[in-house]
Amino acid sequence: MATTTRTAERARVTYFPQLAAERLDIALCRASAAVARAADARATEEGLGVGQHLVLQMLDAVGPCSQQTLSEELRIDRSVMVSVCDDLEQAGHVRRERNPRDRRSYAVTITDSGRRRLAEAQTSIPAFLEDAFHPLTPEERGQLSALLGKLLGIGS
Amino acid sequence: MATTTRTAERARVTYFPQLAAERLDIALCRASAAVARAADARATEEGLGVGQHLVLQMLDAVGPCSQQTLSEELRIDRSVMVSVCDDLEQAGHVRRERNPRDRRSYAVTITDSGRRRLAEAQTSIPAFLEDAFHPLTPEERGQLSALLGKLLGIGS
DNA sequence: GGCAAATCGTTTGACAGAAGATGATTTGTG
DNA sequence: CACAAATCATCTTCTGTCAAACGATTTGCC
Repeated sequence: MATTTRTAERARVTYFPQLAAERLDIALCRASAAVARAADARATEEGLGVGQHLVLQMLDAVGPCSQQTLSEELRIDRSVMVSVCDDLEQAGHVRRERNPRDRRSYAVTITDSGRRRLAEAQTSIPAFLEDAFHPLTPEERGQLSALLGKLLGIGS
Repeated sequence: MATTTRTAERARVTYFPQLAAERLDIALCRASAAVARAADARATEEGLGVGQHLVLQMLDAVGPCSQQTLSEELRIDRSVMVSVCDDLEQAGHVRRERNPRDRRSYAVTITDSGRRRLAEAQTSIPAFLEDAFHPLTPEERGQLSALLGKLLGIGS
């Protein structure tokens, strides 16, 4: 059985380079979603999904925001942001108050509980990040971040 | 309205670097899925989805394969491969014959029609690939492919 | 002030992809 | 040969994402 797997593995390495580079970019981008998905699943298991983590980070860094701003900055759909904030609010990590200057929007604010949870996450996260990205050296991870960021129009 | 969008755009560029790099990798991987999704949507509009294109490319390059092999190589789930092959078969681009040596599996074979379609795609595709990846130089695209490939354990 | 258009948060529905179960067939072992 | 385990394609179910529509509110324009 191990041999079977290894055969498939070898074939995989053999075939791929033969595919024209034309579509390889897209196939890889698509496949990289699997990395994000796996990491997200594991993070959710540990009680703080990637989306929630990003929201807490941003609130901690820049102060109260509307859900609109959060979803634009973090590239999370508005309708998804609703449940992300629902969960965070239910866990007591954020408060939702109507913005008095524009009562259409909320002012989402991180709580002390949220800050503590964020601090916890900062210690527990690196381990499985290391796991998810272990094929790459730290330098390569930086390059990857930079390239994807540029592709998405983020940062200078 | 244009100004609003531009403001949001500026904010986006402003906020992101403030987020710790911790989770940025994952956020970017997740976001890159959107690039793949958009490209796939557009390719599907033109009548040949990315999955279908990859299958035709691989069949053309390495000859008849089982769906199992195709899905392993191309990182497309088996259950998804079913409908990809269904569509290609219905369009007459591939044939499915039972493999006489192992009648559990199909021998999926590209047809002349499939080869013609593939040739067409090779000319119509580059335009919107260019569009999807235009923020990157050709060299950077190569780096991105290489990094994602390494992350996913493909090649070398 | 008053009306049209835009915005924010939310809900709903459509749809793709992933996981798990199933049936047919093959392989391995006694 | 017979039976257990593995494999291939398929089907069903579940989850996550996106688009469109809605009520509440604000903004722009007269």
